[in-house]
Amino acid sequence: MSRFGGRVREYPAVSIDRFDRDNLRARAYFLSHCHKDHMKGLRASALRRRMEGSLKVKLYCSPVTKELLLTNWKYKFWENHIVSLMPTHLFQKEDIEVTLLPAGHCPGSVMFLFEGENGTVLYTGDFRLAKGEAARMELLHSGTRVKDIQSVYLDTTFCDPKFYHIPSREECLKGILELVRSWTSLTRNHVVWLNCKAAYGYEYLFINLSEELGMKVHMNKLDMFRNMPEILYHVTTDRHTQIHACRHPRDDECFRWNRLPCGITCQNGTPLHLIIIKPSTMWFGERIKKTNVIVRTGESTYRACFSFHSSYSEIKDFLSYIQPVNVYPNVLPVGGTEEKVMELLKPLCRSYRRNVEPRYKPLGTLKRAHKRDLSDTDEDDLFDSELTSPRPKIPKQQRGESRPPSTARTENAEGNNHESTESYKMTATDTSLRVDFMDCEESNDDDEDDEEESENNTAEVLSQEPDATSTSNFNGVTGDQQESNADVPRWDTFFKCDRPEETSDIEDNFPSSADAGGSQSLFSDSDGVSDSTHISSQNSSQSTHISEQGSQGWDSQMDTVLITTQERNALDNSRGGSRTVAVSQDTTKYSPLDNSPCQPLSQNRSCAHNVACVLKSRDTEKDADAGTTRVGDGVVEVSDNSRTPDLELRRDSQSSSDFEIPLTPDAEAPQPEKLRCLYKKLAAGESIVCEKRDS
DNA sequence: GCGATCAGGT
DNA sequence: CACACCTGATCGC
Repeated sequence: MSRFGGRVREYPAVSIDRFDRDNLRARAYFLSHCHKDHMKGLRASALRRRMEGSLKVKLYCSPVTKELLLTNWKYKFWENHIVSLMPTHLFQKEDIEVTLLPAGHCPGSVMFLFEGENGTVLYTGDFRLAKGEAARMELLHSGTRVKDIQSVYLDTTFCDPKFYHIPSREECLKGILELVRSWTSLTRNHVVWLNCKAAYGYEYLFINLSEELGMKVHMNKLDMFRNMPEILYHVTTDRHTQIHACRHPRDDECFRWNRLPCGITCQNGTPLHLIIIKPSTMWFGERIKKTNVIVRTGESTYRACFSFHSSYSEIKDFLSYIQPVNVYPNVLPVGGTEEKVMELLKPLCRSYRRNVEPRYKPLGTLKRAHKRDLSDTDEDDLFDSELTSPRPKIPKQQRGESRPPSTARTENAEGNNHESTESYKMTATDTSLRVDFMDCEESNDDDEDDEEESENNTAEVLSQEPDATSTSNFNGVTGDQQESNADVPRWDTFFKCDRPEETSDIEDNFPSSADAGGSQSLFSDSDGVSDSTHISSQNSSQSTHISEQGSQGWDSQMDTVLITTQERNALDNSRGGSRTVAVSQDTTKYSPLDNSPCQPLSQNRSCAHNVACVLKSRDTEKDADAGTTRVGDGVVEVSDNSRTPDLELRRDSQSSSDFEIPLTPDAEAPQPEKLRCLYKKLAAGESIVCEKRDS
């Protein structure tokens, strides 16, 4: 839960995700997403009075967040004070430009990037981004480089090594899908209840199940989705469906005698056969033994892996790509302390990594303005010593060197996926759903249990060599990988500081962990793809059998993932879409999933083709600002998240990798020889042509 | 009566 | 384990 106080040190005149106390005096408000713990004070009468007496003070959020917020009558009074597009020139004196970035947490969730005279500040809100996704966000980049970010206010919910790995969305979806499929295909009276916490964030799961299984998901209310067709299409208030996500104040009691929260117990006179699936976070320590995403917890109850927040390794990947000067945790992880979190995060920040003496001085005025009761972080330390004047730019060559493109393997080992799909078996003739789920309670434990764990582990797991896993996980990210990769060619041995700009950019922007060799990133079909709108939750199930494919290369996914000609056409069409809309259009239909897990890709659909995308944007320049909104001259450029949706386009133009963009190059670790060859080519300025793999 | 806060539950 | 959220008790205005 967020304990962010509402204000960032650099721009104390704006309040984000907190609306009480000192925040009542803010000159602008920002809401990252529509979860209650980020809305504290948002309906308080004090703030309401202030808003009603002011024409200037506004609340800025994504269009989807606005829609969800205003669905609740308690927040209706905000209606005329919400700007669902991002303004620049917020204030006359302080010139702050704000950019929305997809956060992948729930529909409408965004991160806010503030750029102004006190430096660039990224507030992540809550987020879940897979490895490498930051590298694919065009809006985090300036030209071809990641922006020079002073401070990151970070979602540290799972910032603890014990949450090292959380199965990807795709894996989780797949597991849930297969379980639901197996059960609901028995008879029409076999129904599933998804025991979801009352919160936005499961929509892409519903959509996926509905699409794959051809049955809509029952919910209590749909009005919040009334302008979100791609969700609305897959949910229903008709109780006669086999998938339920409805709720009841005491829904746990409903399950005696197969009663659903919505009240039904039978269909056509036949009693229902009910299973309960409870989405909940499962995590695995660094030395992964198994990644079952489904655990049977009782006769007819299951727990399914599901996380709205990035795992520790995902946080590390994100932060080490951003490399801010400062980082401030928004959340205290379970059982963790501020100091502990900072110990983990600081090594990922720039000053630490570069051994640069922090020669910056606090800004006295800000210091005075900063109230002590904003108890979000250890201000004594951070604020005084680290609030810095704009630091000198670091040459990109330096920054890039810690990220050699292809040395990494991710920990998302093929064995895990394989195991997760194999770990349960069902026999359609057996209505008790004989499932051979493996209990994975202990796999959530820390590393110290590993030995014991592996003894108890009877399932077949393609476990990795622990050492290899642990040392290779952050290769290419931390810059500390020399030992473990001594035999892998390093980019900088081929290319020195005087290398041409273009090639250096390639390195700089390589996804830090998705750098699966040249082929996927250099996939030649990426031209213009980054312009298109779309999302992708829908296809995740068609996706990538990470373990079954020989490679995680994008190209090979394109071959195996179900993208039909029709879909390709749709994809092509979608490229032509305009980026610019008028302010007044924000009332119609939204693309909630643009902000949902998949959205990162919609902003950079070519994320998977990162390099090509980067080069392209470099050529055109226009892409650099694409998601930034400017208000004041009547025309507003909007980020992708407010585009008018096109259901079919969206669905079709997605590839499965949108959930978890190719973050498992480990399926086929880059061969040193191949790398060497690639580097040589790049260094020589030769173009790299992507070859399709025949897997 | 309302809202904030906390404890306790799912 | 966790999250996000609800309910109910208590307190202050």
